[in-house]
Amino acid sequence: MSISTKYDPAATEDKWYSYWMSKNFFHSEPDEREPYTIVIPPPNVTGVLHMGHMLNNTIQDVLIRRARMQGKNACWVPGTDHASIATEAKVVAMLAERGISKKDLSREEFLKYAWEWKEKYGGIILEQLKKLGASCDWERTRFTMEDDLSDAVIDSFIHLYKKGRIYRGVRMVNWDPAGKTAVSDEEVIRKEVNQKLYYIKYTVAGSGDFLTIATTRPETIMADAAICVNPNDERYTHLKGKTVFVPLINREIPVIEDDYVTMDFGTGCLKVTPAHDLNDYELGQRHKLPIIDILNDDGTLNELAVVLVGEDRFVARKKIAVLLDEAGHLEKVEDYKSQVGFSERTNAAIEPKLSMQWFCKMDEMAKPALEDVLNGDVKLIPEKFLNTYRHWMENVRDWNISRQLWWGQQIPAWFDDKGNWVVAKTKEEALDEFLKQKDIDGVFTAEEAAGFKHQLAPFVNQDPDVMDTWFSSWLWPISVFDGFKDPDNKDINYYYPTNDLVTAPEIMFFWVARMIMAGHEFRGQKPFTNVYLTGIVRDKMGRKMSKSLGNSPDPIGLIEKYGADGVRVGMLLCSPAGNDLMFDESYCEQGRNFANKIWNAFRLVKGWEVSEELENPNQQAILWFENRFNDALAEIEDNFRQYRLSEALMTCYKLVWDDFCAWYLEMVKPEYQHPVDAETLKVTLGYFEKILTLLHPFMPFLTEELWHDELFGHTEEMDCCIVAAYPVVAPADAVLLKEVEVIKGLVAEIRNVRNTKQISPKEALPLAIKVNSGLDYEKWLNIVFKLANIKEAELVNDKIAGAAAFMVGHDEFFIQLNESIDVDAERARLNADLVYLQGFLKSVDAKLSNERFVQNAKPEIIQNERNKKADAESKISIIQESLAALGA
RNA sequence: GGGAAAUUAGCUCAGCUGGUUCAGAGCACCUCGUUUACACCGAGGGGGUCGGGGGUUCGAACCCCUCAUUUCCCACCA
Repeated sequence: MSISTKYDPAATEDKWYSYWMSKNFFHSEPDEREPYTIVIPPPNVTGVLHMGHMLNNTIQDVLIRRARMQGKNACWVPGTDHASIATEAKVVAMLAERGISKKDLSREEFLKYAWEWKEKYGGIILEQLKKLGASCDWERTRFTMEDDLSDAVIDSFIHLYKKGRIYRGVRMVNWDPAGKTAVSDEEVIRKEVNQKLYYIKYTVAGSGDFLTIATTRPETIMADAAICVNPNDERYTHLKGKTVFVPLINREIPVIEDDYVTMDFGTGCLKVTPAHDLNDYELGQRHKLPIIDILNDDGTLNELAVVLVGEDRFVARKKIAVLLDEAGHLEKVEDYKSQVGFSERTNAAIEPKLSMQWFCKMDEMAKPALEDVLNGDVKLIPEKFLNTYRHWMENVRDWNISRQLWWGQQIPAWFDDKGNWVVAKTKEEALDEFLKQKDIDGVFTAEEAAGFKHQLAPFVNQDPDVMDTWFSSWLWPISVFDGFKDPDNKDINYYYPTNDLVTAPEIMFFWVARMIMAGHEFRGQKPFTNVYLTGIVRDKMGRKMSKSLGNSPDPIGLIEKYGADGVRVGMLLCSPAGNDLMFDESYCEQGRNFANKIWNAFRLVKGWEVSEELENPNQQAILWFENRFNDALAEIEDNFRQYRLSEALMTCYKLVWDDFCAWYLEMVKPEYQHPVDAETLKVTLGYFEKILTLLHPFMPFLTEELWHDELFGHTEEMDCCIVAAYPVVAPADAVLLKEVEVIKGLVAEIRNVRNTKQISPKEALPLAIKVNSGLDYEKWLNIVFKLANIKEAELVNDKIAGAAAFMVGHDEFFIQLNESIDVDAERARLNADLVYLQGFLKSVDAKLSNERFVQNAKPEIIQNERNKKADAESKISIIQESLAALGA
């Protein structure tokens, strides 16, 4: 036989992936079959595959492949997200390396670079998904910034604006000084940071007194608009109506009073800096304080700061402490821990900043989205996320959708030179809108109107901001099927709503919730039925995998090392639904070993010689495995129904490794250098085929490779495992299965006798059976002979003295050995069993003699206890007899 | 500060409405085995007071209370 003893993934994976592609197996078109649709969570266009993607896409591929084999019209739509801030940050960094600064470029020039970058790196992650085996319909690949999808974004913006859901306003936003843009609350990650609490003395006007405030941000004192104390704070009543001087710059500011200030924190005096703190802003609004913004967009101090102009805020913080100290205004510095927000994308410390932004009202849209989930129209899996979801949806806040970036869909708002603005898709339409504003009564002649527009045109400019990336991804399930461009096309009517969405819980709010809102808003219908929330991939130590920690293995490296099938199995083995998974390479190793096991099981069958003359001696084994398979399949189906992919895989794993390889194949395989009968070979190949189809969703490459071995006769070019029929559940004979468990127990006991008595497996042993249970051992003896190397068996009515003895169930077995048995050891063993059983019996008896138990428990439970009692009593008497026979 | 979840074998986890001999699986571990598919293997084996304490019940890994630990989410205390 020329097949290698090891399965070689490298030799098969690319071959079959290309084959599948060439036969168009991944492609879907609407037809009369039931659709099964998944839209991929689009990865960042310039991203590279990480372990989270691996898990997420393995799950999607398992689901889609299984549906395909079940005869559904399976459609997995792939694509990428333009990821405005992440991509723009990368492009800026790339340009910086080439000595180009973004501010020296026009918008058009910058976008040209960005598109080039996207063209160059945009395909990488999708190519990586192919290595994993992802069976996406690549003909349907979409990108959130391609023309049609951008149009959808613009149109939906205008739609919402007209509905009054989009407005513009000055708000305190989370400013990312590195990305120089606002980011949403969800993009801010709060971390506890060791800081210093600076106690700073302000001189009170008209006296030599000081008051002391405590702050973590001394560099913002130049933006102070007031000092605030609690009106009930008796320590400070004398300050009422006074003013103080800001140190270093000696600007005079009032002392105000507000309940907001907690008396027991710091000194009870709060510096109020409306431009740089959300609370202070609100405080400032209440007390009509001026807003002094001393920071530039990049986080450096501007002229309004007067001192340290041009310094970065963190440098300024250190320097100002020195200046204050020198000027005698620094009382003390304490260590202090507090929460600081960081940008998810650039990791820069977030700066609260006042700016004009666009917002989308969420409360109305949240209602149907919450309802869908509460009434089960959209199922969250696992359910534990329901609480979090509800809490968020009930407290939803308006969504800041504008970003001060260039890479993205530009906001369709147009300004004239006087600050008037309109919302329109094109400049032409914008001019029409301006005209409407001017000519309210519609009295302009066509000529006047044209003249007006002509005059205004040079002064009208589009809002430079772009929209939040999520403002395009929330449309994804609709826009990938062109549901905006052509709301009644056959694709969207057929595929929408989609079936399953597989994503990380981290983006449940950014994305999942908003897609449900968009589904209702733009199509009056939910976008998907099931949301499978995967865990977060962590390392062995429970840390989240991240670039900075360097604890994330390279997925492609793993695939090269263990094979795509091995990695897929490895990912799923350690990912119970909804729990975070502690990833470790050893799981991939297990996956690889499993692939190899299957490979070698096939090698065994492949090596069989057939003899047409032989009778089939394996009827019982064949009958058993048929039932065992059906039994396991029912369990697998149930696992899938509950989205317990990990358990479904484990059930397959045990079916194949234990039942098929360790038991079935050992039962039916011919003796060394003997041929096999034709029927056994045929049936075994049939089982093998069923196993391949069962495993295909998990291990597509290996199964496809074996499927095409000539032994199976799949010669038609479209006859592939990827489209083979998935097994269908059939009833299993529970009695038969139980009987075989006894036989397996018997075999294990005989092997155990060998093991403990150091008898070689090669030495055939005689077996005597004393049947107490009524089980018909006769029909299973062949199997026992083969698996336990028994040479003869006889049914006896009496115990055989001096033989090695054991029990399986109620039946007794004896093996006569050449050497005499160790009577003491035997007695000890029996005694231990006896003690256990007597204890057990006692507890059962206690239950049965407890009247309240007999009164309260369900009848079947009581009957069960009676059975247990009879069972134990019978076993006890057998053991006692055995002990007597030993001459106790 | 508020809310949610979790805690079962060395590790990762099952254990559905409390009741089958219910304390389980996979991996890891130990012993033996160069047996003619596979050492990426085979045979056999050990291992847990189900986080602590209390309660309800005839009966608790499962229900209730409490404490401890961990994780996550939300929140404007300088």
